[in-house]
Amino acid sequence: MARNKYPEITVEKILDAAQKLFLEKGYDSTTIQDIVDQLGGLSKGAVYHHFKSKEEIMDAVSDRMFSANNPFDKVRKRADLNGLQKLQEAIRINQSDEARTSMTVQAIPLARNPRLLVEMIESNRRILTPHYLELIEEGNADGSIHTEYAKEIAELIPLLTSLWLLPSVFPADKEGMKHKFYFIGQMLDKMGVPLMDDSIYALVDEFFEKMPDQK
Amino acid sequence: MARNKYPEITVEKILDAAQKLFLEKGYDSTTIQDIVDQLGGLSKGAVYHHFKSKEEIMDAVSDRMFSANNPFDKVRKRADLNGLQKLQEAIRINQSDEARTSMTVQAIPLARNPRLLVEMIESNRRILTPHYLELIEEGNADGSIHTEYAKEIAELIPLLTSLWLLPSVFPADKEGMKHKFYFIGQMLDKMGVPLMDDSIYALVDEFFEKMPDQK
DNA sequence: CTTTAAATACCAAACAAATGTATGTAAATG
DNA sequence: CATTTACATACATTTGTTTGGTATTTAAAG
Repeated sequence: MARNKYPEITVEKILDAAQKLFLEKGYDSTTIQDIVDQLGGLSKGAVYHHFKSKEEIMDAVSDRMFSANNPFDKVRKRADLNGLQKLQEAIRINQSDEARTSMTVQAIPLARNPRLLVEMIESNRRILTPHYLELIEEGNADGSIHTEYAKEIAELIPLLTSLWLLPSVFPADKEGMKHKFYFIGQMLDKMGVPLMDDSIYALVDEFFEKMPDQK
Repeated sequence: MARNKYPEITVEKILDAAQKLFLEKGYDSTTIQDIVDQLGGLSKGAVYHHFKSKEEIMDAVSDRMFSANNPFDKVRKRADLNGLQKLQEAIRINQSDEARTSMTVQAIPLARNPRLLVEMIESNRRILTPHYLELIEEGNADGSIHTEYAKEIAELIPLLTSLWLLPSVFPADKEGMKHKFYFIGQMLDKMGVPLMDDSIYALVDEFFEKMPDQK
């Protein structure tokens, strides 16, 4: 078998194996050979045919992890909602999405992989922050939000909800996580962005309740 | 010269060189040989005599960077101050300290070195957060602070002031940095911890004012 | 529809560079 | 004076990357 008809499948297999290993052992201590060994018969040449360096594999892995379909596209054209309501809807969609994909990021030991952690912070800032900013400014314009810190809040929401709420970086049990989330809600409220309403708290509670206890 | 009388000096030289290179080029692309080349005559054997791996050099470097003398020891026994005042004094000391050491962390391209960035987050959480927590709880007890989110705030202050205020991770010019800092102050205020007073704002303003413009 | 040329998916092995080790030696220590 | 220590030098090993080759698919031409 010298040539496969469906190379995309091979690429996926490589990324799956790499992601698993990077998360388990970290980028540095994962060797190309480790990846090859998980591929079932494929060779190192195959890997280097699809990716030109280990670095590039890492980039592809983090792209795939953090460029999940973002909920902002779905709410943007909802003319029936004001800025604040769009924000809330986006949060809701995102939350049920994460619940469905069985808490992708939450359970992951990102602390083991500094590169991935920083990539996550970076991609949040690049991709999510502008969307938050747009909606906050829309809310400021239509009167549903009142803040002079639109930019700051747009940067903080993704930072807090995805880094600060990562139990592998900031250890916390269920109750601790809930308390943190209430803090964020109350804080945003007092800063003029009453983002979290009961339906969101309910979703999040349910989400944390299903979270497995980890040491 | 086969044996040196003062090996500590050699160790320091190694750490200096390693730190410089790690920050310039990142951990991965810094080779042991690169470090050796900056050592003026010393050999690879010397490095491996003092550190048993490149990894261990990295650990030593980050230890040295982030275990700076913390200001909490100095304020703990000040019986004349209540919890809030101790917090404020600690912030003040820390701020003038950073100004004196010519903005160590602020100017550093930590984004280039994910390992160091994560080490920083980690060490902040391990070392600074407990100190903040202690003083916040003291303030809660003596009535100078009123919050049910002591733990959360103790975790957030170092996260925000050292990660979110890092321009190499969250790009911002002078005005942007000031605005962020005002946000933090106001936020803490509304959450029951009126930490930032005029004297602190003045210090911080001055600090940012001296900051070099970096695109 | 068949033939043929080109591109591609992959393998096996060699390469190069970087990390790490073993051994030796002279100065310091006690 | 014996031992430990701070290095140097040469060597071994690991690991990322490159190269050359082969079979299969795809595309073009007949």
